[in-house]
Amino acid sequence: MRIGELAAAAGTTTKTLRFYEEAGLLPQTERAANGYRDYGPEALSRLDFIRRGRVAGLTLAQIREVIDIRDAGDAPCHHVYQLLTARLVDIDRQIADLDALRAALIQRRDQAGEADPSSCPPDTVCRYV
Amino acid sequence: MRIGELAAAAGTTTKTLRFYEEAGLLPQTERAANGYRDYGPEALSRLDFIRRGRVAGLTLAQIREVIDIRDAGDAPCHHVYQLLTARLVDIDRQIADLDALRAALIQRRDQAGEADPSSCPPDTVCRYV
DNA sequence: ATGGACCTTCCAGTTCAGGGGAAGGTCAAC
DNA sequence: GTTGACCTTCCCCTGAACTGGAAGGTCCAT
Repeated sequence: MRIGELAAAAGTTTKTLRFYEEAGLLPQTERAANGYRDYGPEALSRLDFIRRGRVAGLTLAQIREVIDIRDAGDAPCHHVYQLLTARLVDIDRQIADLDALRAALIQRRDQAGEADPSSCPPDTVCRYV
Repeated sequence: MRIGELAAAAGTTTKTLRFYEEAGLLPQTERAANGYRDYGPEALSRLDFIRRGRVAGLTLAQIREVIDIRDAGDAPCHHVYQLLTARLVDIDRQIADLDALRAALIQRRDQAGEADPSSCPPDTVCRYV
């Protein structure tokens, strides 16, 4: 499979695939006699893994860690568990932050919407933010 | 007030203040005879405004829009209302996305945690991500 | 034999909000 | 008179994950 076919099959671009190879997420593949990269079908499942990891909010560096463990011959289950746990802690914090921000913004927005612009004190930019 | 004093009072750095000036968020201030910037106390309230806007999740570009309206002599209430409304729409989407992601991650994580590593199929990197 | 669709490498740029550090001017204290 | 803490401009760097484009090689059909 050439790089363009693989990119199309994975729903990405050739640029991204070369970037992933450079970043160590895709192995350096065989080259055909003309120098073209030649991928086997396992490249597609690896790209699917990368995509799922990205959807889960993992960074490419984290995804690479998992891949490296796998490539070293070990099962990455435990590492994945820890990674996902850390990600969940982070998500919970993000959600709490956004909830608080949302409440604050609603209050400020509604004040700004009801305000008489002529009552706006000129010594500040906007008292509602 | 010199730039270092202002930075300390605002809880930021001189680098940031020069960057804000460059970005049009702080006006080009008076200079003392020696070329040093000389700020009045209104600079501090403007910096507070910028900080509050940042906390509200506005970009520097959006904060600058509000400042420009104010500097043009208009009350920015209406613009602020729209900005905050758009930001709220965005926050609601972010929260919904994170909630969905959280549920999915919990499921995957718990599967990965219970998995027997030896049952890990070697043809994929990790079936739990 | 030539056009277009591929592929290769390499270099540079994008966004966002600053940070690092050089080279030099200024000021107050000791 | 010299240290040390300020200040100035200038240019490049960061991180994340790509994206754009140039210059050139290859393959297939017409």
